[in-house]
Formats: sequence, structure tokens, C-alpha cells
Amino acid sequence: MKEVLREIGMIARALDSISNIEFKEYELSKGQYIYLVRICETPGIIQEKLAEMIKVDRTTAARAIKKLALNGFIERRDDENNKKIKRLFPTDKGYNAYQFIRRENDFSNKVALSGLTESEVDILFKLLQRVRKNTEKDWEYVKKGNKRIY
Amino acid sequence: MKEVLREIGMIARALDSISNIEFKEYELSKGQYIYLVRICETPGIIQEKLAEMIKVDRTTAARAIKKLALNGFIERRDDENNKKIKRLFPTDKGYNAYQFIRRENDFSNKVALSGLTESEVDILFKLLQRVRKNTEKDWEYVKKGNKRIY
DNA sequence: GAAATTATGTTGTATTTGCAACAAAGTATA
DNA sequence: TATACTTTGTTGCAAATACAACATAATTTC
Repeated sequence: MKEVLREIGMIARALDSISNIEFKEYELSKGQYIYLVRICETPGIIQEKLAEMIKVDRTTAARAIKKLALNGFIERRDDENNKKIKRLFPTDKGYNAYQFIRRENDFSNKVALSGLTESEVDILFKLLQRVRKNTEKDWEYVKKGNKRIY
Repeated sequence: MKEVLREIGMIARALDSISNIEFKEYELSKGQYIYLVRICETPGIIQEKLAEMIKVDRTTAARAIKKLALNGFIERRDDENNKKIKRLFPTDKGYNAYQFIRRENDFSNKVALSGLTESEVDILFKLLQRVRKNTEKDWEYVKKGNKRIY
């Protein structure tokens, strides 16, 4: 059995570790950059959806978002029609930080993909999207308390 | 820019989350399965190398390993020639747990790769290995306190 | 439209994670 | 061989993570 998922785990941990170290000087503590990026790219998103998107526990997302707001990177606005939800938007400060993050992430992408041809990158991306879609189904299933049989 | 790394992050978090939930009933707390697998497959490895392999902080590995030993999944043996290092070996209990973990991981692999042809899996694996090698260089560089310029 | 269910959000608590700082063994250098 | 440097391991501390349990709004079902 090809250990595809093991490779993915190694890559993900290495990159996350690098990013966390590199963003420390911008007051962005561990993990926060991931949320901020998504909020900048999907302004108005609510935290429940954000957690699903990122694939992280609801409560973890809640606290990360609270801290992002506390530190002035984002704003939580009440929705007009739905009293339950709070929509998330970047502040100017958050949007500025997003620019660094993009630069760093783009660089990491470049390093990670160096030596691959454009078409290899394309193939990899498409394959990964399929893997991700397969995986997120099971994640949601298990997260809701269901049991997988194997 | 293709967000290859973002896909990788999502997949890794989802899978890790699933595994952690599924291994809870075997007294394997969060993260531990990764170490145990590697120790079973590389008996005699030392914790410093294990941390490098997994791409996790040295001190995190140290504590995860300590707990694995405390719970009887592994054993730490002194080396004859080198007083500094401790070699790690699975116990019977650890090796048994490894069997579950394999079954679970294989299942996750199968789910994740469902719909991909054998040759697509092969291509994906080879590409990911290259990405991983690229990435681990930078990880080691940054982990040692060096600064990347971008 | 009342009751049951689902969606969204929060807080309490235990555990994991990782940086900083240290210690000691081993290795390289002069 | 003495000194500096590197490797390996540990502990203190602060922060992130996630499960459980709860609260309340929204939606579905009867």
C-alpha cells in the first residue's frame, strides 16, 4: 500500500510549523493565519462554515476567531435576518496581515513545488482535490459521531 | 497560483481528526498513533530522529513518547555505546495497537484514494514525495532558527 | 402552530503543542 | 588534550486544541 497519506501528513506539519514560526513576528499566534486567509477570501463567512472549510473542531475555530477579533484582525458583525449567526470580516489590519501571509504561502508553494513542471503541478492539484473531497465526507461523518466500519 | 498546499492542509487535518477520534477507544490519545507506527516500523529509532521524520517539535515528540512508554505501548532502552540516546521499541501491546492503526490507516487510504486509478495513485505518490522532500529542507532550515527571504 | 430536530455559538476542563532555557554526552577543532 | 560546537534529552510555561455539555435561534415535522 502506497503511503500517500503519510506523505501528506509530513508535508502539512512541516509547512504549518514553518508558517507559525514565520508569522509570530506579526502577532499572529499558532494556527490563526489559516482562519484569517479564509475570512479575507470569503468575507461574511460564519464560524461554523469556516471550521468545516478548514477541517477543525467548531470550538477550536470559535476560540481562534475570538482571538483574531480581540487582536483587531477581524470584525464580527450581526446578521440582519438571522440573530444566531455572526458574519466575519477582515479589518484593515487583518487585510494587511493577509498580504504577508499570501507572500509567505506563495513562497512556500514555490519551494514545495520546485522541480515540478507546470503540468505536474496541475495534475497534482487535481488529484489532491479529489482526495480532499473523498476525505471530507468521512471527516464529517465521523465528526458527527458516526462509526466507520473497516 | 494553484493552492496545492491548502488542499494538503485540509486533507491532513481531516484525516488526523478522524484517526484521533477512532483511536480514542484504544487509550491512544491525540497524536500518539503517528509515533507508534513509526516506532513499530523502525524499531530502535531515537526520539530526535522520530521528531524529524514526523516533522514535529523535539519537545512535543519527547512528551508523546514519554506517554507512550508510560502507557506500556513502547519501551525505551539504553544504548550500549552511547549514554545519551535511548532507543525505542514497541511492546507487545504496542505492536497489537499497531495492527489496528494499520487497518484504520489503510481504510482511510482507500477512502481517500477512491475513484483514482492505480496509475493515478502512483503518480500522486511520486509527486507528493518530491513535494515532501522540497518542504522538509525548508522546515529544517527554519526550525534551526534561520530566516527565509521572500 | 406546537413539538422535535438541527444549526450555531459558548464555556469548562483536560490534554497536547511548542518555544525557551537548560543539562549532559558526544564530536570536532585548535 | 583542552575548548568549542553539536546532538540528544528534559522541564517550565503559555497557548492551542478538542471533547462534553450547555444555550438559544432557526427549521422541520407532525
